Amino acid sequence: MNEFLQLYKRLLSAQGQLNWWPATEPFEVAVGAILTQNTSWTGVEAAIANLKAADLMTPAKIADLPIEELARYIRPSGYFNIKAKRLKSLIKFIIGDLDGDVTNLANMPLHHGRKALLAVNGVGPETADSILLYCANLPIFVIDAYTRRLVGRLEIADPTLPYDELRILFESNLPYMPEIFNEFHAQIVIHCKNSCKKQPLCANCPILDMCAYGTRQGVKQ
DNA sequence: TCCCAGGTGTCTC
DNA sequence: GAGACACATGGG
Repeated sequence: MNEFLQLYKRLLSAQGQLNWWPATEPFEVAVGAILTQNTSWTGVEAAIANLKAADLMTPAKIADLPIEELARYIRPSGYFNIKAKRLKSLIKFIIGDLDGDVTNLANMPLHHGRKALLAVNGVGPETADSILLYCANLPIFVIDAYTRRLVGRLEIADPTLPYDELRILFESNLPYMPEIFNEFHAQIVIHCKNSCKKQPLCANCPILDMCAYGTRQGVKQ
């Protein structure tokens, strides 16, 4: 078994099946993908709650909202002015190219949908891949700061690799299934939030023996 | 009070 | 093409 698959199985065993993205509807996932850029999820939750409380969580309603007003709703997520512009760009794409339904990405070839998403202002590779995987259930692995941090700790890959090189490394070492990519990314995020911040690692870390840092630097009791 | 967090676009060289 | 920088709030 390769180290990627081993890591996945160990995290899954330790944390259980997560069936995760911290949002319910596909459109909400897409909004969250923009709002979470370089921001912790707690602020994003507050911003999404503001939009839902105002009954604005639809493409058409946000499209009709003045950008200054949208920025006020999403203020807790940080970078609210730039993210308001990016949300508007994404929603213009969803309405214009996807008939208002982000899940229609699943009806086009993956490379075509990804290219179209990357052409949207404010959508980079991580945001595009989050939308493709979590909204459209397409087989693409999401590389984020947590993923880079973890592969660096475990020394199973160079965390400074370009985005697509690291993504392809994960995809080629796992069963090519969106369900696996989805669950593995979720496992990484939850693990890093809960224990991966600790340096040195805590003694009850479920992947301690895989971690070169832990074996070299000692373990925090 | 300071540091950090699930990126991306723009500008400069 | 690579690196520096701006964008901003909230929690620890």
